[in-house]
Amino acid sequence: MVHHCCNKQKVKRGLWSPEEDEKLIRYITTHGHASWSSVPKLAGLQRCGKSCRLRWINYLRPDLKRGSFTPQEERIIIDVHRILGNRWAQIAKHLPGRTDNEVKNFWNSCIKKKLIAQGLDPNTHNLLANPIYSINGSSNYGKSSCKLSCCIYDEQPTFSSTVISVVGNDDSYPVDMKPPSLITSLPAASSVAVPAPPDDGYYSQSCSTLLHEGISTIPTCKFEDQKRDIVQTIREQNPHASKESPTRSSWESLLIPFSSTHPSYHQPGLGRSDCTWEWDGIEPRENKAVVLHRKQQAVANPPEQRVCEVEIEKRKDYYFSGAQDTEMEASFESYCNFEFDTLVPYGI
DNA sequence: AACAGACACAACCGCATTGCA
DNA sequence: TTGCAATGCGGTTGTGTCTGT
Repeated sequence: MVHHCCNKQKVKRGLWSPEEDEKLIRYITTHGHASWSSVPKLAGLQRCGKSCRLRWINYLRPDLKRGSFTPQEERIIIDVHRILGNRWAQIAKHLPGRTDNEVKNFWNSCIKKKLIAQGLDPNTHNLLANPIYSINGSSNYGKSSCKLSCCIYDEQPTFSSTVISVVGNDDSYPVDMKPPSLITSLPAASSVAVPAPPDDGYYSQSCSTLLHEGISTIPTCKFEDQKRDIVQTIREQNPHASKESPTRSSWESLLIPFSSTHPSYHQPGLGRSDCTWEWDGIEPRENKAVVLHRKQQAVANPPEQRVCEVEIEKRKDYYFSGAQDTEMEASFESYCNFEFDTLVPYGI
């Protein structure tokens, strides 16, 4: 068999035998794998180096965790995937003992179906189906199950730059597994906003720094609303775009100025000077005030009344017209009673 | 018991990236 | 700067097992 990757040598393919595994383990544990291309020959295997590497990484490595994925691991996969997309290797880095292949298989065979069954697009984590799906915050603000806000969904992913944010008050949920949070209406002391951007209204210092460092995931963006324009970070829905290292211009295209005349400006969580985004890569950062706020909410709202705040923002002003509001409210009501826990995959 | 379909998981393939001469 | 080999990654395919008929 001629193989494309290893000098046209004869190589075996297919499943590995226990004898082959043993040879590979013995060689790697003794000599390491400085050069995978030389491993097969030195280990006495009729395999290509690529195959040896894969077998070691995905199956023979001693630090691999065996067995089914735990609910916690599943939670992490979903949360990280929501941010990074199909970047399995990156996702696997947050699951010690798990491989990218394993995560990928688990996603395709299990999680994907769960999300679809819950009416969520596994690629975008947005709701499937309806061309316009929305929540109007002004009429729902104050309801125990949905305090916030303005949620519009469009089936055209190329145009629906969105932010999905969640605030859960379930303290049984480990902090490091919590999804990105939008903290609203906190006391001023809780704000951790950085100084206003020196050169323009769109960049916080931390954003610019991370961009400069080439951070490929969504950076921490903290805004101080000294100006009248409110800035939001938007994660581009295009999965291809998400793979690229962000440039200043690409991030600029994701930052949308909010006008104070915008209907959402006066709604909680949107366009508020006391609204602080916490989106630190894939692990949301929480300060003490936030944790305290969460605990206070937990007292006010028993766990079974978990508050999930979901916000999907869309830039087309068209949808913010009064006529659309009516439609938005109606469509929200039809979902409100049951979809929040599935809209944000807390309890899968 | 035999078969088909579903499923999970291992492995392969092709392309992108990286490192080096 | 360029070309090449090695490596890494994600999509896809192959294969064994399970389950229902």
